[in-house]
Amino acid sequence: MVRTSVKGARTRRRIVELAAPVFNRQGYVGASLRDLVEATGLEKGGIYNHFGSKEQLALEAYDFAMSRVTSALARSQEGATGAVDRLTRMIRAFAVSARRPSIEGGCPIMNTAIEADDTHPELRDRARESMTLWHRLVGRIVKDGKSSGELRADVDPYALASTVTGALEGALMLARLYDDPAHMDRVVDHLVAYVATLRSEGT
Amino acid sequence: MVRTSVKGARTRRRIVELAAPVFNRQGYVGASLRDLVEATGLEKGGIYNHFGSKEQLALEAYDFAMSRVTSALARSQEGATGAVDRLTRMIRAFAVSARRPSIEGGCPIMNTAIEADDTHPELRDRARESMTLWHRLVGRIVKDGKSSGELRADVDPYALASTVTGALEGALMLARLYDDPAHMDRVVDHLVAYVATLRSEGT
DNA sequence: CACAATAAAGACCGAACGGTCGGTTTTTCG
DNA sequence: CGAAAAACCGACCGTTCGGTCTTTATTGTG
Repeated sequence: MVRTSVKGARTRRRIVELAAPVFNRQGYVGASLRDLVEATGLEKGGIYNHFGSKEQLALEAYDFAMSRVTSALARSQEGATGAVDRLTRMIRAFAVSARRPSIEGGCPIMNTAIEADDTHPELRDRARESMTLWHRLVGRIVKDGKSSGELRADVDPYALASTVTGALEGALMLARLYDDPAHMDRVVDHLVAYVATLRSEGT
Repeated sequence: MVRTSVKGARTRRRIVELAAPVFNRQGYVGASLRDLVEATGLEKGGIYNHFGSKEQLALEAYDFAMSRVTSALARSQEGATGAVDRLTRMIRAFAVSARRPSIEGGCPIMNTAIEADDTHPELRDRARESMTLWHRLVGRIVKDGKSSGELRADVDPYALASTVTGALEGALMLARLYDDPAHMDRVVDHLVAYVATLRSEGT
């Protein structure tokens, strides 16, 4: 594989897209090459023509899965008017994944964090980076909201980021564990109400 | 193995206790028989003398790990005075696991929920049952708190259970992902403050 | 259209997997 | 203490693992 043809590039993308839900559902060790062969419709040789190892494919599949989640989160911010509105939209956008997941198998950050934290530093770092991006989004919203005067000056962006992302991830775990999105709905109600309390007096 | 000797029973328990952290760290598929042989100091035959399969051992190891978590939660309730106090103690007790875990590798409920939700119904059911017990504890506290008048009548036990357990599990995931208990501390502050707002006026 | 380059197939590899079993050691108990 | 029972070992089993490589099919290009 020195250069790559049009068809080759297309196949490569298809492999990543079809492997991503398998990894996200079954985990890195739980997804076998057999599973990937079945999911992609290619034989082993066909897959290894495009990827040097299962790990390399897993990493690209993770990035692909995350791009789905991230773009859903980004889309939720379009047309938002202020900090509370932006946070609320973000929360609701993530909550949608309890009913219509961006990628099958739950949140790739959490799945990867839980599987890899003690066992696979490279995957864990990937998950860290994704989560950090999300925390930065919250941080930016808080910063903007404070300088516009919408949010109280004492709102701690780190505390809010940990609280919102932690609660949402935990809620998704519950919703998936019980196969019941009500758990997510309840946590969303709580978070949305809480975020509303962060407004400065009289705005 | 028709009957079982004193030594046999002791060894059996030791296997479960030594296997539990391995399963909790590496997951059910990630923990190989080799890992278990290494952790227990027994050979394969020695292990299979006590357990019919890796799965059976994994299930017992899960139960053992959960008993650690549960008893820590139960101990936190000793000497508690009211609903808010009980909830606060429960939250703080779980938070301790970010620094000094009851069992190595994080919360067995979450680890199992994430790994097994799409792949292993029996393990997933185990996790469901554990989580349900926890939700029942919250429900009981809320019920008692309402009938004593300490808590407002409109406090929804289901909403509170989902919110508290979801947020705590998510926070533990963050703390472990970043190897930084500060994430847990922030969420605990939020939850403790929130729980305090559930009190009836003038109590 | 020819021919070079890339893609895909699938037989094959050694290692590791979960699990079995016959033999040996250790424990138990009359 | 002696015999029966239980515990334990470790060689061995068939299977599957991730990965390689040669061969064949397909594709892009002068």
